[in-house]
Amino acid sequence: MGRGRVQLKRIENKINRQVTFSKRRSGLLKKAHEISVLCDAELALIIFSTKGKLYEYSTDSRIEKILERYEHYTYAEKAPKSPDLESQTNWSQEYGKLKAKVEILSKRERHLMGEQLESLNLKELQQLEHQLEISLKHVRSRKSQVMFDTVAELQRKERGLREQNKRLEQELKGKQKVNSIMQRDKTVPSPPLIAEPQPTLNTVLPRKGKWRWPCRGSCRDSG
Amino acid sequence: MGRGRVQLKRIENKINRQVTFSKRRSGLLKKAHEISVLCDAELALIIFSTKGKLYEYSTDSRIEKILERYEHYTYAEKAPKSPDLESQTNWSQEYGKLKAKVEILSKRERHLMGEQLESLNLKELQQLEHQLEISLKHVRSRKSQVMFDTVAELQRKERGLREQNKRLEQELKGKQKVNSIMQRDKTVPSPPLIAEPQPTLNTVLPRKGKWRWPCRGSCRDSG
DNA sequence: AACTATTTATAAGA
DNA sequence: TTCTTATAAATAGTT
Repeated sequence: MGRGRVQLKRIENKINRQVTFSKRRSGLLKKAHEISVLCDAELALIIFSTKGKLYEYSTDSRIEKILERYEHYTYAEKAPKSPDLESQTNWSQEYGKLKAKVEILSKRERHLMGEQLESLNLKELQQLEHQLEISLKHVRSRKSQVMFDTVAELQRKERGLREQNKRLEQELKGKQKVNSIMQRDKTVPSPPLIAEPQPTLNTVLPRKGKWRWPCRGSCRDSG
Repeated sequence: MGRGRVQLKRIENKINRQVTFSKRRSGLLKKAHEISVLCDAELALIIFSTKGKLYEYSTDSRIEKILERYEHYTYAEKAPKSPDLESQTNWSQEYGKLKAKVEILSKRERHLMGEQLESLNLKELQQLEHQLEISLKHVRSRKSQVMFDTVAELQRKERGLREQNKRLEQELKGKQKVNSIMQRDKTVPSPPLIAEPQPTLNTVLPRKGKWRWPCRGSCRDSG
């Protein structure tokens, strides 16, 4: 129907397809309605466009009723289908639950970030403040612990390196003695490989006497 | 279409209705198929005749797939999703994504609650501390605002009640005068209903001179 | 089920 | 998107 015969194949032109979809969709919905009224039939029509948009028609106010009837009908005919459908429904429920959980968690996070506080009353604000104070205390305590561990580890490493240096120095001294004996005044003795036990990691370590635990116990907040 | 215009109402003649149903049904199924092919749409059509017989059309080999997609769609608050033909795989993927999101949100919440900090390094701890300080600042600011509003509202109420009290007092005084004139020394005059304009809401209002903004500016934290 | 006069749907164009 | 219009398609009533 229209100005030209139409081939039953996908319309490649995107605009054209979109227009045709819009027109035929309304035509289809109209005809669905007509048959339901004229012939007293019950029907459900679900259409997804290419883009994924949903259009639907249903005799009943709740399309689900017809879908249920359909499932019931097919269940009566084909028993093996049922468990599959049920598990799918379950899945959909699970998805919904999860979605709700995400909502709650997101809201909670925003509150803990100090955002969207308009919805909270005084008592809730008080509780939130208290929670944040506790959090801050724990975080600072943990931070101190981490720094302490880091420092201890570095000090341990430093000790190890110093000892190693000492050993190497001793070893060298011994070698130099042998050398000087073997080569006498034929060569100038080379300088020691490590002249002094250099204090390692000086830039990372705090200077003696100036190290303070960051904010342990009572610190001022930024407010 | 046909030899006469048709009214959109149930066809009373049973035979006629049956025939029309048969014709229009095939027409509807044909059109459903056409739009699906021409416009690359996905659709499901379910028809129950008056007698309860089922006819169906579906783009997919399994009509359930489309019904699932429908359920998923309506559950997901009608948010148009990208077109995914493999609705089952898609669903499982979506579920997985959501699950991952829940994981991240949960972890984040625990951190903001000052828990499970073991997994954070020094820099992350520093950032978290900073965030918590900001949160605390916002929460305290908001709390102050709420308290301020509450106090202002209560003071407004108090003023209103005081004025009302005054008016009532005046009114009573007038009445008592009339009474005492009319009844002379026959009765003892009753005491005034409201002797003094009592300061209302005393327990809720802060005492003068002792009210302080809670923790505005710089407060010590609880650590 | 087939036919056919008409109505209806719609493709193309604006 | 909407409207117009020529034309294809659907179908009501008939055979």
